[in-house]
Amino acid sequence: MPAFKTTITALEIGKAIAKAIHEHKVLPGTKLGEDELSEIYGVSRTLVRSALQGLSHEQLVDIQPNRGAFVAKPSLREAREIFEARALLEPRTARSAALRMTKDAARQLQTHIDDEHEALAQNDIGKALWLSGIFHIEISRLADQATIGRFIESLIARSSLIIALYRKRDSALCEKHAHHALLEALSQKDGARAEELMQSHLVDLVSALDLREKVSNPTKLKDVLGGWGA
Amino acid sequence: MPAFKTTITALEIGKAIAKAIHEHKVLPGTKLGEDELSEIYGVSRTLVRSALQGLSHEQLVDIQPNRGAFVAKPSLREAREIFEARALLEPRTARSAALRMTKDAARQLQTHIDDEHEALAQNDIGKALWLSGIFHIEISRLADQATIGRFIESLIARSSLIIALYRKRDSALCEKHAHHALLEALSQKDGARAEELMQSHLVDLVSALDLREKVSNPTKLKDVLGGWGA
DNA sequence: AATCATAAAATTGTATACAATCATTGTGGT
DNA sequence: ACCACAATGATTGTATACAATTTTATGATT
Repeated sequence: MPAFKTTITALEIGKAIAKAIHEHKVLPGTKLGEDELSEIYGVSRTLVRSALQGLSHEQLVDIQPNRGAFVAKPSLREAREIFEARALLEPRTARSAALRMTKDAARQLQTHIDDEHEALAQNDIGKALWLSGIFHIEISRLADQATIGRFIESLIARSSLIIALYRKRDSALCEKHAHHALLEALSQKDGARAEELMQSHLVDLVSALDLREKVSNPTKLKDVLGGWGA
Repeated sequence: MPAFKTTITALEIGKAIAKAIHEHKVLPGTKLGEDELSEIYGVSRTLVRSALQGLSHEQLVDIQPNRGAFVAKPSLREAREIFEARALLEPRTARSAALRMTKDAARQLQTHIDDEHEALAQNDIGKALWLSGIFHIEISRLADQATIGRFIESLIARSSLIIALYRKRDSALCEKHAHHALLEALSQKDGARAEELMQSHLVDLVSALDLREKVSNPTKLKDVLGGWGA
Protein backbone atom coordinates (compact mmCIF):
# COMPACT_ATOMS: atom_id res chain seq x y z
CA MET A 1 0.00 0.00 0.00
CA PRO A 2 1.45 3.34 -0.95
CA ALA A 3 2.13 5.73 1.84
CA PHE A 4 -0.08 8.77 1.89
CA LYS A 5 1.46 11.99 0.83
CA THR A 6 1.84 14.33 3.69
CA THR A 7 3.42 17.31 1.98
CA ILE A 8 2.25 19.43 -0.88
CA THR A 9 4.48 21.67 -2.96
CA ALA A 10 3.81 25.11 -4.32
CA LEU A 11 3.94 23.63 -7.78
CA GLU A 12 1.22 21.14 -6.99
CA ILE A 13 -0.98 23.85 -5.56
CA GLY A 14 -0.44 25.83 -8.74
CA LYS A 15 -1.37 22.82 -10.85
CA ALA A 16 -4.53 22.27 -8.84
CA ILE A 17 -5.60 25.87 -9.26
CA ALA A 18 -4.68 25.79 -12.93
CA LYS A 19 -6.80 22.72 -13.44
CA ALA A 20 -9.76 24.34 -11.72
CA ILE A 21 -9.36 27.34 -13.98
CA HIS A 22 -9.04 25.16 -17.03
CA GLU A 23 -12.20 23.29 -16.11
CA HIS A 24 -14.09 26.53 -15.58
CA LYS A 25 -14.65 25.67 -11.96
CA VAL A 26 -13.45 29.18 -11.23
CA LEU A 27 -14.19 31.85 -13.78
CA PRO A 28 -12.10 34.78 -14.99
CA GLY A 29 -12.11 37.62 -12.50
CA THR A 30 -12.54 35.39 -9.48
CA LYS A 31 -10.51 36.55 -6.52
CA LEU A 32 -8.03 34.03 -5.22
CA GLY A 33 -7.55 35.06 -1.61
CA GLU A 34 -4.40 33.88 0.09
CA ASP A 35 -5.94 32.99 3.42
CA GLU A 36 -8.72 31.10 1.70
CA LEU A 37 -6.28 29.04 -0.34
CA SER A 38 -3.93 28.38 2.55
CA GLU A 39 -6.95 27.11 4.47
CA ILE A 40 -7.93 24.81 1.61
CA TYR A 41 -4.53 23.28 1.10
CA GLY A 42 -3.50 23.29 4.72
CA VAL A 43 -0.33 25.27 4.21
CA SER A 44 0.88 28.71 5.10
CA ARG A 45 0.44 31.69 2.85
CA THR A 46 4.09 31.37 1.86
CA LEU A 47 3.43 28.42 -0.39
CA VAL A 48 0.19 29.87 -1.67
CA ARG A 49 1.92 33.06 -2.67
CA SER A 50 4.62 31.07 -4.42
CA ALA A 51 1.98 29.16 -6.35
CA LEU A 52 0.08 32.30 -7.29
CA GLN A 53 3.25 33.99 -8.50
CA GLY A 54 3.92 31.01 -10.71
CA LEU A 55 0.45 31.18 -12.18
CA SER A 56 0.86 34.89 -12.64
CA HIS A 57 3.95 34.25 -14.70
CA GLU A 58 1.91 32.00 -16.95
CA GLN A 59 -0.60 34.84 -17.13
CA LEU A 60 -3.33 32.63 -15.78
CA VAL A 61 -3.83 34.87 -12.81
CA ASP A 62 -3.41 38.57 -12.55
CA ILE A 63 -1.72 39.84 -9.41
CA GLN A 64 -2.67 43.42 -8.61
CA PRO A 65 -0.30 44.97 -6.10
CA ASN A 66 -1.73 45.24 -2.63
CA ARG A 67 -5.07 44.03 -3.96
CA GLY A 68 -4.60 40.35 -4.53
CA ALA A 69 -4.67 37.66 -7.19
CA PHE A 70 -7.53 37.23 -9.63
CA VAL A 71 -8.15 34.72 -12.34
CA ALA A 72 -6.97 36.52 -15.47
CA LYS A 73 -9.36 38.04 -17.96
CA PRO A 74 -7.58 38.14 -21.31
CA SER A 75 -8.60 41.10 -23.42
CA LEU A 76 -10.00 40.66 -26.92
CA ARG A 77 -6.66 41.64 -28.25
CA GLU A 78 -4.84 39.08 -26.14
CA ALA A 79 -7.39 36.50 -27.18
CA ARG A 80 -6.69 37.13 -30.84
CA GLU A 81 -2.94 37.11 -30.24
CA ILE A 82 -3.10 33.81 -28.44
CA PHE A 83 -4.94 32.06 -31.22
CA GLU A 84 -2.65 33.62 -33.81
CA ALA A 85 0.29 32.20 -31.89
CA ARG A 86 -1.37 28.81 -31.71
CA ALA A 87 -2.01 28.94 -35.44
CA LEU A 88 1.66 29.61 -35.93
CA LEU A 89 2.99 26.91 -33.61
CA GLU A 90 0.58 24.02 -33.45
CA PRO A 91 0.16 22.97 -37.08
CA ARG A 92 3.88 22.73 -37.55
CA THR A 93 4.19 20.87 -34.29
CA ALA A 94 1.52 18.41 -35.38
CA ARG A 95 3.56 17.75 -38.49
CA SER A 96 6.63 16.97 -36.45
CA ALA A 97 4.61 14.76 -34.16
CA ALA A 98 3.33 12.76 -37.12
CA LEU A 99 6.83 11.93 -38.19
CA ARG A 100 7.75 10.60 -34.76
CA MET A 101 4.53 8.71 -34.17
CA THR A 102 4.62 5.27 -32.59
CA LYS A 103 2.01 2.57 -32.08
CA ASP A 104 2.16 3.22 -28.39
CA ALA A 105 1.56 6.91 -28.74
CA ALA A 106 -1.40 6.22 -31.03
CA ARG A 107 -2.97 3.94 -28.46
CA GLN A 108 -2.47 6.51 -25.77
CA LEU A 109 -4.11 9.23 -27.80
CA GLN A 110 -6.99 6.93 -28.66
CA THR A 111 -7.80 6.22 -25.04
CA HIS A 112 -7.49 9.93 -24.46
CA ILE A 113 -10.13 10.60 -27.10
CA ASP A 114 -12.32 7.94 -25.56
CA ASP A 115 -12.06 9.75 -22.24
CA GLU A 116 -13.06 12.97 -23.93
CA HIS A 117 -16.13 11.36 -25.47
CA GLU A 118 -17.10 9.85 -22.17
CA ALA A 119 -16.80 13.19 -20.43
CA LEU A 120 -18.98 14.76 -23.08
CA ALA A 121 -21.50 11.93 -22.85
CA GLN A 122 -21.75 12.62 -19.14
CA ASN A 123 -22.13 16.32 -19.86
CA ASP A 124 -19.03 17.03 -17.82
CA ILE A 125 -18.09 20.04 -19.88
CA GLY A 126 -15.30 21.06 -17.56
CA LYS A 127 -13.54 17.73 -17.77
CA ALA A 128 -14.02 17.63 -21.52
CA LEU A 129 -12.39 21.04 -21.84
CA TRP A 130 -9.51 19.94 -19.68
CA LEU A 131 -8.98 16.75 -21.64
CA SER A 132 -9.26 18.59 -24.91
CA GLY A 133 -6.42 20.85 -23.83
CA ILE A 134 -4.33 17.91 -22.71
CA PHE A 135 -4.82 16.31 -26.10
CA HIS A 136 -3.17 19.24 -27.81
CA ILE A 137 -0.40 19.25 -25.24
CA GLU A 138 0.20 15.54 -25.74
CA ILE A 139 0.66 16.09 -29.44
CA SER A 140 3.17 18.82 -28.83
CA ARG A 141 4.97 16.49 -26.46
CA LEU A 142 5.20 13.89 -29.18
CA ALA A 143 6.85 16.42 -31.41
CA ASP A 144 9.75 16.23 -29.01
CA GLN A 145 10.35 19.92 -28.85
CA ALA A 146 10.14 20.80 -25.20
CA THR A 147 10.73 24.49 -25.72
CA ILE A 148 7.95 25.08 -28.20
CA GLY A 149 5.89 22.58 -26.27
CA ARG A 150 6.01 24.79 -23.22
CA PHE A 151 4.85 27.75 -25.24
CA ILE A 152 1.94 25.75 -26.59
CA GLU A 153 1.08 24.56 -23.13
CA SER A 154 0.88 28.10 -21.87
CA LEU A 155 -1.23 29.15 -24.85
CA ILE A 156 -3.67 26.32 -24.31
CA ALA A 157 -4.05 27.14 -20.64
CA ARG A 158 -4.93 30.69 -21.52
CA SER A 159 -7.24 29.51 -24.25
CA SER A 160 -9.54 28.07 -21.64
CA LEU A 161 -9.87 31.54 -20.17
CA ILE A 162 -10.74 32.89 -23.59
CA ILE A 163 -13.35 30.22 -24.10
CA ALA A 164 -14.88 31.10 -20.76
CA LEU A 165 -15.04 34.75 -21.71
CA TYR A 166 -15.80 34.80 -25.40
CA ARG A 167 -17.53 31.62 -26.37
CA LYS A 168 -20.54 32.12 -28.61
CA ARG A 169 -23.56 30.73 -26.92
CA ASP A 170 -24.70 27.38 -28.19
CA SER A 171 -21.42 26.81 -29.95
CA ALA A 172 -19.92 23.38 -29.62
CA LEU A 173 -16.58 23.36 -27.84
CA CYS A 174 -14.98 20.93 -30.13
CA GLU A 175 -16.26 19.04 -33.07
CA LYS A 176 -16.37 15.45 -32.09
CA HIS A 177 -14.44 14.25 -35.09
CA ALA A 178 -11.66 16.80 -35.14
CA HIS A 179 -9.39 15.03 -32.70
CA HIS A 180 -10.17 11.66 -34.18
CA ALA A 181 -9.25 12.77 -37.68
CA LEU A 182 -6.08 14.28 -36.31
CA LEU A 183 -5.15 11.03 -34.64
CA GLU A 184 -5.72 9.17 -37.88
CA ALA A 185 -3.37 11.42 -39.80
CA LEU A 186 -0.80 11.15 -37.04
CA SER A 187 -1.03 7.36 -36.96
CA GLN A 188 -0.42 7.25 -40.68
CA LYS A 189 2.58 9.51 -40.19
CA ASP A 190 0.98 11.85 -42.68
CA GLY A 191 2.66 15.03 -41.53
CA ALA A 192 1.22 17.28 -44.19
CA ARG A 193 -2.30 16.17 -43.45
CA ALA A 194 -1.82 16.46 -39.71
CA GLU A 195 -0.61 20.00 -40.22
CA GLU A 196 -3.64 20.86 -42.33
CA LEU A 197 -6.06 19.27 -39.93
CA MET A 198 -4.58 21.06 -36.97
CA GLN A 199 -4.78 24.33 -38.79
CA SER A 200 -8.43 23.92 -39.69
CA HIS A 201 -9.18 22.62 -36.22
CA LEU A 202 -7.83 25.83 -34.77
CA VAL A 203 -9.88 27.86 -37.22
CA ASP A 204 -12.94 25.99 -36.05
CA LEU A 205 -12.06 26.71 -32.46
CA VAL A 206 -11.82 30.43 -33.17
CA SER A 207 -15.06 30.39 -35.11
CA ALA A 208 -16.80 29.19 -31.99
CA LEU A 209 -15.69 32.41 -30.32
CA ASP A 210 -16.99 35.91 -30.59
CA LEU A 211 -13.89 38.03 -30.83
CA ARG A 212 -15.48 41.12 -32.30
CA GLU A 213 -14.92 44.46 -30.71
CA LYS A 214 -17.51 45.18 -28.10
CA VAL A 215 -19.28 48.50 -28.73
CA SER A 216 -20.12 49.03 -25.10
CA ASN A 217 -19.90 52.75 -24.54
CA PRO A 218 -20.44 53.55 -20.88
CA THR A 219 -20.59 57.30 -21.37
CA LYS A 220 -23.70 57.00 -23.45
CA LEU A 221 -25.47 54.73 -21.04
CA LYS A 222 -27.77 57.55 -20.08
CA ASP A 223 -28.69 58.09 -23.70
CA VAL A 224 -29.64 54.48 -24.12
CA LEU A 225 -31.60 54.22 -20.91
CA GLY A 226 -32.76 57.81 -20.96
CA GLY A 227 -36.46 58.16 -21.66
CA TRP A 228 -37.61 55.09 -19.80
CA GLY A 229 -40.65 56.67 -18.27
CA ALA A 230 -41.49 59.48 -20.66
CA MET B 1 14.64 66.85 -7.68
CA PRO B 2 13.30 63.34 -7.94
CA ALA B 3 13.01 61.45 -4.72
CA PHE B 4 15.35 58.51 -4.38
CA LYS B 5 13.82 55.12 -4.61
CA THR B 6 13.82 53.44 -1.29
CA THR B 7 12.18 50.16 -2.16
CA ILE B 8 13.10 47.46 -4.60
CA THR B 9 10.71 44.86 -5.90
CA ALA B 10 11.29 41.19 -6.52
CA LEU B 11 10.79 41.86 -10.22
CA GLU B 12 13.54 44.45 -10.25
CA ILE B 13 15.91 42.11 -8.48
CA GLY B 14 15.09 39.48 -11.07
CA LYS B 15 15.74 41.92 -13.89
CA ALA B 16 19.07 42.89 -12.39
CA ILE B 17 20.15 39.28 -12.10
CA ALA B 18 18.86 38.53 -15.57
CA LYS B 19 20.89 41.40 -16.96
CA ALA B 20 24.02 40.18 -15.24
CA ILE B 21 23.44 36.75 -16.71
CA HIS B 22 22.80 38.19 -20.14
CA GLU B 23 26.01 40.19 -19.98
CA HIS B 24 27.98 37.15 -18.93
CA LYS B 25 28.88 38.79 -15.66
CA VAL B 26 27.82 35.54 -14.05
CA LEU B 27 28.33 32.37 -16.00
CA PRO B 28 26.17 29.26 -16.32
CA GLY B 29 26.47 27.05 -13.28
CA THR B 30 27.16 29.89 -10.89
CA LYS B 31 25.46 29.44 -7.57
CA LEU B 32 23.08 32.20 -6.61
CA GLY B 33 22.98 32.00 -2.83
CA GLU B 34 20.00 33.55 -1.14
CA ASP B 35 21.89 35.12 1.75
CA GLU B 36 24.43 36.56 -0.62
CA LEU B 37 21.78 38.15 -2.81
CA SER B 38 19.73 39.47 0.08
CA GLU B 39 22.91 41.08 1.37
CA ILE B 40 23.56 42.67 -2.02
CA TYR B 41 20.11 44.11 -2.52
CA GLY B 42 19.46 44.90 1.11
CA VAL B 43 16.28 42.89 1.36
CA SER B 44 15.21 39.77 3.12
CA ARG B 45 15.44 36.34 1.57
CA THR B 46 11.72 36.47 0.89
CA LEU B 47 12.11 38.85 -2.03
CA VAL B 48 15.22 37.12 -3.26
CA ARG B 49 13.43 33.81 -3.36
CA SER B 50 10.57 35.36 -5.22
CA ALA B 51 12.96 36.79 -7.78
CA LEU B 52 14.79 33.49 -8.18
CA GLN B 53 11.55 31.60 -8.66
CA GLY B 54 10.61 34.03 -11.39
CA LEU B 55 13.92 33.50 -13.13
CA SER B 56 13.50 29.79 -12.72
CA HIS B 57 10.22 29.99 -14.53
CA GLU B 58 12.01 31.64 -17.43
CA GLN B 59 14.53 28.83 -17.22
CA LEU B 60 17.33 31.28 -16.68
CA VAL B 61 18.16 29.73 -13.34
CA ASP B 62 17.83 26.18 -12.24
CA ILE B 63 16.49 25.65 -8.74
CA GLN B 64 17.57 22.35 -7.28
CA PRO B 65 15.46 21.41 -4.26
CA ASN B 66 17.26 21.90 -0.98
CA ARG B 67 20.39 22.75 -2.88
CA GLY B 68 19.84 26.21 -4.21
CA ALA B 69 19.60 28.25 -7.36
CA PHE B 70 22.19 28.10 -10.11
CA VAL B 71 22.51 29.94 -13.37
CA ALA B 72 21.05 27.52 -15.88
CA LYS B 73 23.20 25.44 -18.19
CA PRO B 74 21.09 24.62 -21.24
CA SER B 75 21.95 21.26 -22.73
CA LEU B 76 22.98 20.89 -26.35
CA ARG B 77 19.52 19.68 -27.11
CA GLU B 78 17.90 22.66 -25.43
CA ALA B 79 20.29 24.91 -27.28
CA ARG B 80 19.24 23.50 -30.61
CA GLU B 81 15.57 23.70 -29.68
CA ILE B 82 15.87 27.30 -28.67
CA PHE B 83 17.40 28.36 -31.92
CA GLU B 84 14.88 26.30 -33.85
CA ALA B 85 12.14 28.13 -32.02
CA ARG B 86 13.76 31.45 -32.77
CA ALA B 87 14.03 30.50 -36.43
CA LEU B 88 10.33 29.78 -36.38
CA LEU B 89 9.21 32.93 -34.62
CA GLU B 90 11.60 35.75 -35.34
CA PRO B 91 11.65 35.96 -39.14
CA ARG B 92 7.90 36.14 -39.28
CA THR B 93 7.89 38.69 -36.50
CA ALA B 94 10.42 40.80 -38.37
CA ARG B 95 8.09 40.78 -41.35
CA SER B 96 5.21 42.04 -39.22
CA ALA B 97 7.44 44.66 -37.71
CA ALA B 98 8.39 45.95 -41.13
CA LEU B 99 4.77 46.56 -42.02
CA ARG B 100 4.22 48.63 -38.89
CA MET B 101 7.44 50.58 -39.07
CA THR B 102 7.47 54.28 -38.31
CA LYS B 103 10.09 56.98 -38.67
CA ASP B 104 10.32 57.18 -34.92
CA ALA B 105 10.92 53.49 -34.50
CA ALA B 106 13.62 53.61 -37.17
CA ARG B 107 15.42 56.38 -35.36
CA GLN B 108 15.21 54.50 -32.11
CA LEU B 109 16.67 51.37 -33.65
CA GLN B 110 19.42 53.39 -35.28
CA THR B 111 20.58 54.88 -31.99
CA HIS B 112 20.38 51.40 -30.58
CA ILE B 113 22.73 50.13 -33.26
CA ASP B 114 25.05 53.04 -32.57
CA ASP B 115 25.14 52.03 -28.93
CA GLU B 116 26.01 48.50 -29.93
CA HIS B 117 28.89 49.68 -32.07
CA GLU B 118 30.15 51.89 -29.32
CA ALA B 119 30.07 49.03 -26.85
CA LEU B 120 31.99 46.88 -29.31
CA ALA B 121 34.49 49.66 -29.93
CA GLN B 122 35.11 49.81 -26.21
CA ASN B 123 35.45 46.07 -26.12
CA ASP B 124 32.58 45.83 -23.68
CA ILE B 125 31.45 42.44 -24.92
CA GLY B 126 28.92 42.01 -22.17
CA LYS B 127 27.13 45.22 -22.95
CA ALA B 128 27.23 44.46 -26.66
CA LEU B 129 25.61 41.11 -26.03
CA TRP B 130 22.94 42.69 -23.91
CA LEU B 131 22.20 45.37 -26.48
CA SER B 132 22.15 42.84 -29.25
CA GLY B 133 19.47 40.92 -27.44
CA ILE B 134 17.48 44.05 -26.79
CA PHE B 135 17.61 44.84 -30.48
CA HIS B 136 15.82 41.63 -31.32
CA ILE B 137 13.33 42.23 -28.55
CA GLU B 138 12.65 45.74 -29.81
CA ILE B 139 11.83 44.38 -33.24
CA SER B 140 9.41 41.90 -31.78
CA ARG B 141 7.85 44.72 -29.82
CA LEU B 142 7.31 46.65 -33.02
CA ALA B 143 5.47 43.70 -34.45
CA ASP B 144 2.83 44.47 -31.86
CA GLN B 145 2.28 40.89 -30.81
CA ALA B 146 2.88 40.84 -27.11
CA THR B 147 2.30 37.14 -26.72
CA ILE B 148 4.81 35.98 -29.29
CA GLY B 149 7.02 38.83 -28.16
CA ARG B 150 7.23 37.35 -24.70
CA PHE B 151 8.22 34.01 -26.13
CA ILE B 152 10.94 35.61 -28.17
CA GLU B 153 12.13 37.55 -25.17
CA SER B 154 12.51 34.37 -23.18
CA LEU B 155 14.33 32.67 -26.04
CA ILE B 156 16.75 35.52 -26.40
CA ALA B 157 17.50 35.53 -22.70
CA ARG B 158 18.33 31.86 -22.83
CA SER B 159 20.35 32.38 -25.99
CA SER B 160 22.87 34.35 -24.00
CA LEU B 161 23.40 31.29 -21.83
CA ILE B 162 23.93 29.21 -24.92
CA ILE B 163 26.45 31.66 -26.29
CA ALA B 164 28.31 31.54 -23.01
CA LEU B 165 28.42 27.76 -23.14
CA TYR B 166 28.82 26.89 -26.78
CA ARG B 167 30.40 29.78 -28.59
CA LYS B 168 33.17 28.74 -30.94
CA ARG B 169 36.32 30.44 -29.89
CA ASP B 170 37.31 33.40 -32.01
CA SER B 171 33.87 33.60 -33.52
CA ALA B 172 32.34 37.03 -33.81
CA LEU B 173 29.22 37.46 -31.75
CA CYS B 174 27.34 39.33 -34.35
CA GLU B 175 28.31 40.48 -37.76
CA LYS B 176 28.51 44.20 -37.64
CA HIS B 177 26.25 44.73 -40.60
CA ALA B 178 23.49 42.27 -39.82
CA HIS B 179 21.49 44.57 -37.61
CA HIS B 180 22.09 47.50 -39.89
CA ALA B 181 20.82 45.63 -42.91
CA LEU B 182 17.77 44.56 -40.96
CA LEU B 183 17.03 48.09 -39.97
CA GLU B 184 17.25 49.16 -43.58
CA ALA B 185 14.75 46.56 -44.70
CA LEU B 186 12.47 47.50 -41.85
CA SER B 187 12.68 51.18 -42.63
CA GLN B 188 11.69 50.49 -46.22
CA LYS B 189 8.78 48.42 -44.94
CA ASP B 190 10.15 45.58 -46.98
CA GLY B 191 8.63 42.73 -44.99
CA ALA B 192 9.82 39.92 -47.21
CA ARG B 193 13.38 41.14 -47.09
CA ALA B 194 13.27 41.70 -43.35
CA GLU B 195 12.07 38.14 -42.92
CA GLU B 196 14.89 36.79 -45.08
CA LEU B 197 17.50 38.86 -43.35
CA MET B 198 16.35 37.80 -39.92
CA GLN B 199 16.40 34.20 -40.98
CA SER B 200 19.93 34.36 -42.31
CA HIS B 201 21.01 36.41 -39.31
CA LEU B 202 19.86 33.60 -37.05
CA VAL B 203 21.66 31.05 -39.19
CA ASP B 204 24.80 33.11 -38.79
CA LEU B 205 24.31 33.21 -35.05
CA VAL B 206 24.04 29.45 -34.89
CA SER B 207 27.05 29.01 -37.10
CA ALA B 208 29.09 30.87 -34.52
CA LEU B 209 28.20 28.13 -32.05
CA ASP B 210 29.50 24.64 -31.68
CA LEU B 211 26.40 22.57 -31.15
CA ARG B 212 27.89 19.22 -32.07
CA GLU B 213 27.59 16.37 -29.68
CA LYS B 214 30.40 16.46 -27.24
CA VAL B 215 32.36 13.23 -27.19
CA SER B 216 33.59 13.88 -23.69
CA ASN B 217 33.74 10.47 -22.13
CA PRO B 218 34.52 10.80 -18.45
CA THR B 219 35.29 7.11 -18.10
CA LYS B 220 38.25 7.46 -20.38
CA LEU B 221 39.68 10.40 -18.52
CA LYS B 222 42.44 8.20 -17.22
CA ASP B 223 43.39 7.21 -20.73
CA VAL B 224 43.73 10.81 -21.75
CA LEU B 225 45.63 11.92 -18.68
CA GLY B 226 47.35 8.62 -18.13
CA GLY B 227 51.06 8.68 -18.88
CA TRP B 228 51.77 12.19 -17.71
CA GLY B 229 55.06 11.41 -16.09
CA ALA B 230 56.24 8.36 -17.92
C1' DA C 1 -31.29 60.45 1.04
C1' DA C 2 -26.68 61.13 -0.73
C1' DT C 3 -21.86 62.25 0.04
C1' DC C 4 -17.76 62.74 2.23
C1' DA C 5 -14.57 61.88 6.15
C1' DT C 6 -13.03 58.88 9.39
C1' DA C 7 -12.40 54.51 11.87
C1' DA C 8 -12.27 49.54 11.96
C1' DA C 9 -11.51 45.20 9.75
C1' DA C 10 -9.54 42.43 6.51
C1' DT C 11 -5.89 41.48 3.21
C1' DT C 12 -1.50 41.76 1.19
C1' DG C 13 3.75 42.70 1.60
C1' DT C 14 8.03 41.93 4.02
C1' DA C 15 10.99 40.34 7.54
C1' DT C 16 12.28 37.21 10.89
C1' DA C 17 12.35 32.74 13.37
C1' DC C 18 12.49 28.01 13.29
C1' DA C 19 12.74 23.35 10.99
C1' DA C 20 14.68 20.36 7.58
C1' DT C 21 18.17 19.20 4.46
C1' DC C 22 22.61 19.11 2.49
C1' DA C 23 27.84 19.79 2.37
C1' DT C 24 32.04 19.47 4.83
C1' DT C 25 35.17 18.20 7.90
C1' DG C 26 37.09 15.30 11.25
C1' DT C 27 37.49 10.93 13.48
C1' DG C 28 38.08 6.03 13.91
C1' DG C 29 38.55 1.71 11.90
C1' DT C 30 40.31 -1.53 8.52
C1' DA D 1 46.66 5.50 3.10
C1' DC D 2 41.84 4.86 2.30
C1' DC D 3 37.03 4.32 3.22
C1' DA D 4 32.86 4.57 6.28
C1' DC D 5 30.48 7.30 9.26
C1' DA D 6 29.20 10.76 12.55
C1' DA D 7 29.24 15.60 14.03
C1' DT D 8 29.23 20.27 12.69
C1' DG D 9 28.21 24.21 9.90
C1' DA D 10 25.93 26.33 6.29
C1' DT D 11 21.90 26.75 3.33
C1' DT D 12 17.32 26.10 1.93
C1' DG D 13 12.14 25.38 3.10
C1' DT D 14 8.14 26.71 5.73
C1' DA D 15 5.57 29.07 9.10
C1' DT D 16 4.61 32.90 11.80
C1' DA D 17 4.75 37.82 13.22
C1' DC D 18 4.53 42.43 12.09
C1' DA D 19 3.97 46.50 8.82
C1' DA D 20 1.61 48.67 5.03
C1' DT D 21 -2.32 49.06 2.22
C1' DT D 22 -6.90 48.46 0.81
C1' DT D 23 -11.66 47.60 1.69
C1' DT D 24 -15.62 47.90 4.37
C1' DA D 25 -18.36 49.94 7.84
C1' DT D 26 -19.89 53.95 10.44
C1' DG D 27 -21.49 58.43 11.21
C1' DA D 28 -21.64 63.33 10.56
C1' DT D 29 -22.90 66.95 7.33
C1' DT D 30 -25.17 69.06 3.53
